[in-house]
Amino acid sequence: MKIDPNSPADLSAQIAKAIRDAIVAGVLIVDERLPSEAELAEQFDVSRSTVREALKRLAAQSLIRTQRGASGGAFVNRLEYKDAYPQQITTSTLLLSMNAVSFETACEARYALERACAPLSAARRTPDHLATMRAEIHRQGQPGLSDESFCDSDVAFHRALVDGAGNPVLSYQLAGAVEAMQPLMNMITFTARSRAEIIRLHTAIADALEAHDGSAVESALSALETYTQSLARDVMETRARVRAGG
Amino acid sequence: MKIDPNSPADLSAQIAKAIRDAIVAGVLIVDERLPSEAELAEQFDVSRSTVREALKRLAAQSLIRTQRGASGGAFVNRLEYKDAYPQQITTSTLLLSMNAVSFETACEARYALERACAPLSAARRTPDHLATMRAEIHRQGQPGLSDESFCDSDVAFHRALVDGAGNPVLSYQLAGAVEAMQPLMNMITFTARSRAEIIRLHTAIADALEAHDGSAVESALSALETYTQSLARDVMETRARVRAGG
DNA sequence: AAGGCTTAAATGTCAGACATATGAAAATCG
DNA sequence: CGATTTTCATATGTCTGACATTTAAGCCTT
Repeated sequence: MKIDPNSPADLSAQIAKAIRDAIVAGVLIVDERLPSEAELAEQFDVSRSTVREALKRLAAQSLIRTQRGASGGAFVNRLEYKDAYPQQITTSTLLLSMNAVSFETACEARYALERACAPLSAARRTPDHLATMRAEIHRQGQPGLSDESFCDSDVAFHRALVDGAGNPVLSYQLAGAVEAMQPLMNMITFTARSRAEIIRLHTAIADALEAHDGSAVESALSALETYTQSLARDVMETRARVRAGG
Repeated sequence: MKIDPNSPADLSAQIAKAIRDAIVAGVLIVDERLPSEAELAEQFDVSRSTVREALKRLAAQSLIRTQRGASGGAFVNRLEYKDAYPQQITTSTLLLSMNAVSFETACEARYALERACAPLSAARRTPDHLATMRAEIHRQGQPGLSDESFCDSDVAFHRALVDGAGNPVLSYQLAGAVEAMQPLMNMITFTARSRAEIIRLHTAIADALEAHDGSAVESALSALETYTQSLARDVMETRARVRAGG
């Protein structure tokens, strides 16, 4: 764990990298305590402030946690899915919004990934997953539901579908793709007719899952993708017409 | 952008969260300059050190960049895929290694996601993608190639497959899944015979892509998954036998 | 007008101090 | 002797002030 003393700037980044590499390489194991800030400062021959900035960088990535008081210090964090989820979603959201990713591209990716889960979910979904999906479908049919709540329910529905595959790695990857889409989905105003169509397709998906029919789930997902894309196209065209006309 | 002055500890985390929220919400736009550290310190009524720790947290997430000198400062970063890739890979790698995700689970997720790209890649792959894949297949057949280099080439091959889909969102999501698998893949010793079989399947994939035959790509990927899983099972069994016998 | 010089503003780093939390050891009391 | 309280050492959290370094803009000279 060494840094280059000749590079004058960005010492805290170098120190963070050194410690991060040690964690990734397994030199520092989970729950192991790092030396105290004062000791690290001495080891790297920098001030305590610089060490602290490095530790904050690592804390921002959930790689370490800190405890105050005697026998406190910085400890290597066991990175769990629940810690990584928010980060993944924030990053995905920003990637979409800052890079002008089209609705079409994001939507295509999302449904392609969901279709990847379909056969697994059809084989393994528990009654619990199915019950969640049925409940969300019911919620989506409630009159007076706001567009935002409708989108929330939509996310919950698809999340249950993905979780049904029983593969945490898939669930993690999909969380980013599905939840990051939400701001884009919120652009769409869901009329009563379009809600009914979406609910019809959701029901088809749930039915197919209940019957353990993976390819039927895939077909329904494809139909849902096509329909969602057409809704988005309508919104865009309407906006373009309003801009041109007014 | 406010913080709770009553919470005594973790001021830097609160400040980081306030700024992060402002960026995600679009209050701070790309390339906009944040106030100087001194000004932020005054606004939040904390010391400059605390502000700096908050900024380092944001820098660790690539949300801001800093420039020194006059007219320098902290600027909202345009989060691009190339910045998000390493983070995604590091996180995925640690999630796998720290949560004892089985080879089976990781492998299943990886190939499920790759199959999701197959139809798109079959439709859109350019001659460039195909050329990259053929080149990697050739490299994989070179005698004297180390296991590590073989794995590297494997990653490059699959990456070309995924990129062929022409969807940056998919490429980003897949990068984590594919590259994070590498440490697990490196456990496997590839014999001459297993390399030949893998090359055979890679060739089948490339041929199917060349013919724009999406379902053939999916089939070949499934066969490759089955074969990889069987190789991993052999390694595990051998190890278990050695442990029991010795 | 072009080029070099000065300067101001900003981040990067350091040193030392105090505040606060916390576990462990020491002291006290029943 | 055992339980409880007090004390204390240690570690992080925060503040202050200082200096180093980088960099762009303005000034000045030629």
